[in-house]
Amino acid sequence: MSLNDMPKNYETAEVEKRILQKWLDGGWYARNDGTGDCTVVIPPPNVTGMLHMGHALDDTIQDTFVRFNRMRGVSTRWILGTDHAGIATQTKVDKRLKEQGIDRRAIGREKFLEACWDWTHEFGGIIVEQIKRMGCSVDFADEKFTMDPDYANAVRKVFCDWYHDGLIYRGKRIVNWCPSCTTAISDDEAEYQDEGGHLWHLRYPLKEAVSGQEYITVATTRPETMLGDTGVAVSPDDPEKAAFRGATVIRPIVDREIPIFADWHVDAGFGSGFVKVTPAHDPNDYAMGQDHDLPQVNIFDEHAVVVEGYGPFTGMTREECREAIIAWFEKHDLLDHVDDHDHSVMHCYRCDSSLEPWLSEQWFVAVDKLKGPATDVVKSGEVSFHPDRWTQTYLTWMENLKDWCISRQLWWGHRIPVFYCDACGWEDALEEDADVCPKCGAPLRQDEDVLDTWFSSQLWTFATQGWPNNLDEMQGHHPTKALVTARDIIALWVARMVMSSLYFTKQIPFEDVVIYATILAKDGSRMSKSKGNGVDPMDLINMYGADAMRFNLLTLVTNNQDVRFDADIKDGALVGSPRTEAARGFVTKIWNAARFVGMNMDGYTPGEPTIQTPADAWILSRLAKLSESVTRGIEEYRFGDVARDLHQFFWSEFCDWYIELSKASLKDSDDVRLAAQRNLVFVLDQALRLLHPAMPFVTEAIWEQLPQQDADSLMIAAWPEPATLAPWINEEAEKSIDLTVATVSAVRSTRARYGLSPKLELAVAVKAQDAEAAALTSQSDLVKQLANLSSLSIGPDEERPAEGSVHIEEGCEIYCDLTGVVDFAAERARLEKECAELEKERDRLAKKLSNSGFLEKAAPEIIEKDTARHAELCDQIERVTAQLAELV
RNA sequence: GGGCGUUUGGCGCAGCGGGAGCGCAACUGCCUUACAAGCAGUAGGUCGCAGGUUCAAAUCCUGCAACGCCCACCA
Repeated sequence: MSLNDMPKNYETAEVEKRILQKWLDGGWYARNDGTGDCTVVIPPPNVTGMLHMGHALDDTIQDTFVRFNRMRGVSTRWILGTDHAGIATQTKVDKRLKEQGIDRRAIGREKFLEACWDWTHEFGGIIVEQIKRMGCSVDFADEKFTMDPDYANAVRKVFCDWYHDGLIYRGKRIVNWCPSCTTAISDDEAEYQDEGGHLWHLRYPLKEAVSGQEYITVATTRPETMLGDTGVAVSPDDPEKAAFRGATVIRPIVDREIPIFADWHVDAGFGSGFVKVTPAHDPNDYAMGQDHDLPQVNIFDEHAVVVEGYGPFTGMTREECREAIIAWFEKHDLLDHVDDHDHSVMHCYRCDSSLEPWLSEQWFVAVDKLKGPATDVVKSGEVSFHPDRWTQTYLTWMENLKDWCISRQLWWGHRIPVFYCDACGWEDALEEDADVCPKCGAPLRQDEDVLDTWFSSQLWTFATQGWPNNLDEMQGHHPTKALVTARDIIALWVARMVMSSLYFTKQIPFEDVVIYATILAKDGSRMSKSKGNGVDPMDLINMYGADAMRFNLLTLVTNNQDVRFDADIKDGALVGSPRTEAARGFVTKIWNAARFVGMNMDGYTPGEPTIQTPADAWILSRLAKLSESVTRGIEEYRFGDVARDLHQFFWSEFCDWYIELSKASLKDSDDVRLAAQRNLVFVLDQALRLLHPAMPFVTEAIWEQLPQQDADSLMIAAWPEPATLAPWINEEAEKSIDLTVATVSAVRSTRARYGLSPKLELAVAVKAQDAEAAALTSQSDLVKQLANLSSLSIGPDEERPAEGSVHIEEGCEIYCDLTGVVDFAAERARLEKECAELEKERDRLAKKLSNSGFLEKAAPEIIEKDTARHAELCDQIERVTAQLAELV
């Protein structure tokens, strides 16, 4: 096949499939040797995942960046991998087993892990296949997984090093406990939900009356936790409560004497001013308990069921217990009153259960030594965020960072490599498993918990590149170039990568962090499965093709932090996306432009572009400027600008004007024709290269049909470098074509206004001075062709026909002879309107130019420009007025 | 409570100190031998509101409003 027998329709499904195979077979997705380095790691999607719009945008940005760098001859590799996603996967496997009537506790840890691996192998490949279909040029041959043996070793070394360096410790803490997943959930993973609740006012009897009062009233949203109360607090700034400090109350139900004390946590104005303190079930109460030496009484087990020792309440769930407690207080006339009270409750981001603050043994990373360096590299700009405003998000988070709870009570994940000897109390973190105690020889027991998923993914930039056993592999490829990710994991992931990378590799993990906008549904709400308003990128690809989806996504990359995606969804299925459809129109336009070139290749022989018309000089000049703006735009991650520039050039300049202008040359003598062919092929070729990172499939499909190629694939062909093309820049030529465009547009506008058929030939005269006249005369035949003119005369002495329309442009006046075809009242009205607009602008400028402040303070070039513009306007108004005077 | 973002023609967005733009939709005329998934043309906005800085403000500052996001807290 070649350009001249391209099929009329561009069939995305068929072509994309073929081209994808070509790229995979070609082996060009692997690292290429080059100058400089552009290593990029893909944010590892969950192994259970399906591609969503966030991934589609993320991966499109990365691929555009990576393909651009590869074409420039930069050493490039895009590393692929998936994340084992502890809680997410375990939850899904759990659910699946439950459907089969299997309880994970019944089959035990090993069998359950087998089920997890089965799941991983079954679903892990889906998202990888989807990434392929998007055209992403990742290194599929070397896929990573956060549970690979090598990766697991790296995780284990990190744990052991930090353990031995004193950065990892074990402690009792209040953690957010999910009673359903039976695991701790980090603060960052918990989600607040506002709920309508109540504030119960409970009476606690005083041991001895204070100021004649027999009891105090505490206010609580969680009466069930009163079983674990070990104190009552008042505000230190509350004079009314001062007398109660040091008094003792008898806690009802399980009689127990507990003290009243003052603590700054208490807000005197809220509730009753008395706060019941439950150190084992509330973070603030825990802190108060620490300060006032209160006992920590844990009343719930791991499923949030009341433990032994509480009589009838034992065995109750939180909800049951709450009702029972309230009933008890009511019965004993100790329920003072109940207020409505909205508050937010933490929920598990996986299973949505309400979380229980729970006191337990957990592992922590001490962040004091890590946060300083991680702050410095961002402040200094070594690591920079795009857009810049995310720098502050990162720094603020880093500043407020608390120790990181890394243990999770799950089975699926990296098991904590700490071993205990129950016989002699020996304990250590080991890089290799051990069975017996090195001290006393008794059997060892390994910690049951696994690590937070982010603990392993924080190593992503270097554990995927041979660290720690094969440091040569990283050489020259770490730090990575860019990390493209969503803003909601700046803290969870980006910050932790910086901390761990600095600690273990002494390098930053990446130079640039690119934060893309969150894609919202059409109505501005978040896309979510439960709402059924999510768009599946695969549906978009099936409907419009991968290139169209990619191009549309790139146009959305601006400074914005949210973008609305215009897709219509009906009953969960994609109906259409106007913008993606428009992008497909652009793909088709590119295809058809190539077909046009192909249809005019008779007699073509290869050769360099040559300038034989101002149009040639013009398009080459525009091309040179395009390469400049696209190159700089991609380097600066301004993909929206890049997409707009490409569209503007290809459609409005190359197709609308250059191809049209070239038609005459193609019908000319053999020499002229050949030069035109060579120029068309050259510009098309260069444009395809510039378009390729954004729209890889269609550009490759066309490029491989070009008469000659300098590479086996467009994806490894040379990038049109701005410096190479710069000599083509030609301001004179651009001006000349601007004049041509103005003339043709003037005639078309006249036709449209008076309803004249394009088939009706018109006689046109253009009054222009020497330089302009010469420039336009050289395009005379083309103008006649494009505007369908019977005659075109150009010169300084041309005059408007008695019955003719006038267009006043900078540097020329265009007259169409309309003798006998037009109502001149309309032409007069139009000119009057135009004159009024010109006068308005002239007056505004005149006012500005007579302002002494402006003349004194404005930049000279601005004054010069405005003065010139003013003179031009005066001239135009004079000419329009003169024409009006003659139109009687 | 703290922070961030958005507010520009019917819709989606760009511009972010010196002449209000783009795409889609609308309207008019064209099946002009690459493309009707097309071509040509027309219309439509006092750039959220109120102040301020400046010779000059959609663009910078302050305040306000609406919408959205993040963080913290809520006995």
